[in-house]
Amino acid sequence: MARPREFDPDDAIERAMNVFWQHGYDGASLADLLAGMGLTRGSLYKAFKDKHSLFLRVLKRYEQGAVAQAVEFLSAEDIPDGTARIEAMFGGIVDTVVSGDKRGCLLCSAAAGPSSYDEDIAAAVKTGLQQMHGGFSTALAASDIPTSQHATLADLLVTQYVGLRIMSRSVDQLDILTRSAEAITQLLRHPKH
Amino acid sequence: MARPREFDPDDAIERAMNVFWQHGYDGASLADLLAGMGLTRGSLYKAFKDKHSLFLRVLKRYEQGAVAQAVEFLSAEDIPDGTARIEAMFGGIVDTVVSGDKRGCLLCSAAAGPSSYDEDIAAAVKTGLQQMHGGFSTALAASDIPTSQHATLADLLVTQYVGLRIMSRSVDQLDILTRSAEAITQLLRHPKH
DNA sequence: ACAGTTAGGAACCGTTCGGTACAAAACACG
DNA sequence: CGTGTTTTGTACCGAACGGTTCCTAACTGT
Repeated sequence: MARPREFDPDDAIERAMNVFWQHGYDGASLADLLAGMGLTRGSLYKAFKDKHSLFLRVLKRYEQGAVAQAVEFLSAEDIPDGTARIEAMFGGIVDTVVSGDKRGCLLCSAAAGPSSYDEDIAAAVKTGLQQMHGGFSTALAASDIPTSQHATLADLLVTQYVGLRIMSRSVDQLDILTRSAEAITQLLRHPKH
Repeated sequence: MARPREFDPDDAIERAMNVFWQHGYDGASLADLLAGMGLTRGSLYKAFKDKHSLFLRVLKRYEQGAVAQAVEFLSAEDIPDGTARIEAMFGGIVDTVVSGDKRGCLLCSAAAGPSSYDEDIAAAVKTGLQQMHGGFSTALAASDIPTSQHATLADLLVTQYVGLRIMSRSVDQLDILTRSAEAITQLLRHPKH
């Protein structure tokens, strides 16, 4: 009943995600969002309540999209060796940066900025990183690395992921990124006894 | 000649550093800075030009303080084994968080936020992380780890440092932090061949 | 004592922030 | 063909932002 909205809410959230991804929560202004989403103030506030609520929905979308995709990749058995999956993933992150995408990771940026003081956002970040942790764990389970080391190794990989993603946003650290990914490879390829 | 200022510029920068450390560059408002530094607008702008310049001086101070201290610790030979120094350092970071200090690292936060788009700030962040890199390298030089692995390992440690510091700002990740530090210990203690 | 110089303080600047109010426009349904 | 309902667009809001101006107070050198 009544007038239908002229935009697809899913598309709008997708566009909003890109804006937040580039500028972070605090860095993205209403004007940035409106321009990026292609709609006006009235429509945004009617459909998404406010900036904070919109960001939470964007975070959820990010989890269901980028994060879930990463977890799926880490769990996919078309690469039988779990360590190879992890290596490929970190390599892919570096490639992303090399090809010019310096947005990093939406969750990691949210964890670093002032927005991390918001408990809703902090909770979303936490669950997102836990999903990543789960992905690394399943990948490690498909490796020849002793099970006793999986727990600590998974945490190291999460931390490494966050560090890599954060540094992706700063310029001219390409050498560090590539060698960090190499180090992960060496680390996983030569398991300790 | 003329009226002397009533505050010590060094102390003021020190206080400003604490404000930026808690809130980040963009998150710290003029009101925050003035309150934290204990002076008024006129004095601040007369002595430090503007917020941006003040932050650059704060970053320099941070390098000469916290960063240099970390590098010194990694280079100090009162702990003969380099790996032990690195382990102690990461352990210290975790302890800092446990004791309630969730400020993380000023450089890392600057690298993550919108301020990273500023080239002056980005440059300062880069040199700071390079200093950390140097610290890790000298520590590795004082270890029994094969020299061929030092380069990549140092980069991994920098990335790990950044990740750890970023996650320090988010709540309730204590388990990940502690186990990440443990993982570093295991990694360094059981060198590969 | 006085002139010169600088710090301190507060009022104020325009801009931008996130958010709201409301009228006009566009549709569904009877 | 209205009538009711919802979206859309715009004008507007108060608050906070970083920054400037300018007057007064406080000191130095002569």
